Amino acid sequence: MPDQRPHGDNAEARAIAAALRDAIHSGEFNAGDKLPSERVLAATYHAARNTARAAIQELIQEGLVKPEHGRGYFVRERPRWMRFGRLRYTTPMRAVTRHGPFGAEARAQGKTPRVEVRSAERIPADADVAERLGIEPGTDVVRRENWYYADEIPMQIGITYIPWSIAGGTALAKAENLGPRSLYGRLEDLGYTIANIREEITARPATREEAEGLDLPPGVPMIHLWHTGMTAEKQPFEVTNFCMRADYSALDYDMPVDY
Amino acid sequence: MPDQRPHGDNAEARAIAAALRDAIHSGEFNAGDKLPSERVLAATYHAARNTARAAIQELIQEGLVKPEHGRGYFVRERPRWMRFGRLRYTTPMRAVTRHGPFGAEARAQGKTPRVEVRSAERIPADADVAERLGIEPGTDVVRRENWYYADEIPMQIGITYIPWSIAGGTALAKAENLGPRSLYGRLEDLGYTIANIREEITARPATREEAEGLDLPPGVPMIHLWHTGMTAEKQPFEVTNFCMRADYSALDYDMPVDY
DNA sequence: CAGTGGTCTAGACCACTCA
DNA sequence: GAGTGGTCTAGACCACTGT
Repeated sequence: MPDQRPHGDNAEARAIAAALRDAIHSGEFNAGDKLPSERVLAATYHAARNTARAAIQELIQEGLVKPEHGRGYFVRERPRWMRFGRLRYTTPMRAVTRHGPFGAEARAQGKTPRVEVRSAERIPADADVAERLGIEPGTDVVRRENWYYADEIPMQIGITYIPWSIAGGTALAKAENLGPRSLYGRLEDLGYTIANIREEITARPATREEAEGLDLPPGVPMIHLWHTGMTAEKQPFEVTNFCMRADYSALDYDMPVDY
Repeated sequence: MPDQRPHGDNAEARAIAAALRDAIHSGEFNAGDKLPSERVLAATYHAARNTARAAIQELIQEGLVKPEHGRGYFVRERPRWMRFGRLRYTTPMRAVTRHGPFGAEARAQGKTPRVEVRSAERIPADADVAERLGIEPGTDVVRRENWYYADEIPMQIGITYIPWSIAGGTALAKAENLGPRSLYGRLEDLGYTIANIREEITARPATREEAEGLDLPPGVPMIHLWHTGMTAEKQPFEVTNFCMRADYSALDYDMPVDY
């Protein structure tokens, strides 16, 4: 039999996906459990393997399920990660920090933070960074790449840029954890206290590289955030490009309208 | 011939996608142009139709291409929409407003705004709304559904909830455009001046319904935003659930860290 | 009517995992 | 080596669009 059937939008695949979604939400499958294989699903629902596969892809896009090549599909754990947009940079938050704002957030959410400094190098600023730092493109900056984990699950990547005129020769230019004082503590020592921020937010599907690094399937939505740290006089001195998986993350801002 | 070939991650589909992407970016195809059909692409690249299709799906996910059933695939226009997170609610912005914050944003970006009030009804608050408004679930609220267009392109959907105790019997409870004074003007008349806001942001793939309403393919990332409007005393009086396509939209916040 | 996207079937080979 | 996901081929019928 070649195909046919009542038809309708993706009806077969959607039905299978819905059944699986229900089974997961009802507790029939718990976090970490293995789902039936594509071939088994196809047989169960009298569908082609392609159709069963399409159904599972839907769940993957929603971040519910994670494929493991050669092993099977597994139900994901879904720790919601909350990023406190303004709060994380406030004075009291900075005071208690050990891993910086991320560490404070993690503790507030009962999770164990770990920050990995992947690299720190001196490079010329590209247009995106230069514009936000208010410097000429090509001017030297320190580029620090950090990976952030909560309970050992990769939550976000942050790439910080600081003008070399500020960070050059300091610990900020070295690829090591900055310890108790963190990035913002160090900057404060240098006379740059964060008093205003600007955050620009977009979202788009994960690239292949992000997917591999953060251990998630390609196509899952990612949140991108350009953070600019500024002094009370609104002089920018630090820019960070954050990248986090959307299905795990939420951003939370509270702020006055006029100030 | 059944299949085989060098293999590699999606190599065939990715190659076709890359070729098309280049052709679009190089100007070989311009906004509005029709791409070669799936069947033509398959023949051109000596691939199966499924594979050509997978390639195009990739471009659709990126928001580069739009399918039209029975007609073909067309290159999208990509107007970037900027949402000014805090600025849009400031006093000066409210003063010049005709279509509310959205109208001000649109004019700032050289676009023509249009707001469509889809409905206004009295309903009991669900948990999400009640929590943010600081009321008991089940308490009556006005639900206003607005659709926002810029140059006639649907940009976002906003569903506003206001306690019935505030909006009952006023123009806010009627399904009509609120005119020059807009929502926030009316609320100010009632003694509720927006002075603080909270915004919670997430992103996830578009549902089927959103996709249809906003004229986009399912699976494209969407930005979701819970906005809460509060008085100077931080009493919440209005909650709006915004939903916008991520490939068109960016959010821009600037704020003081301590206040 | 021919052409296009949307969906589905059936079956192949590859790479990976695990007993 | 059996089983699983990952990718691809080949070809079918549907619904929609245009001529």
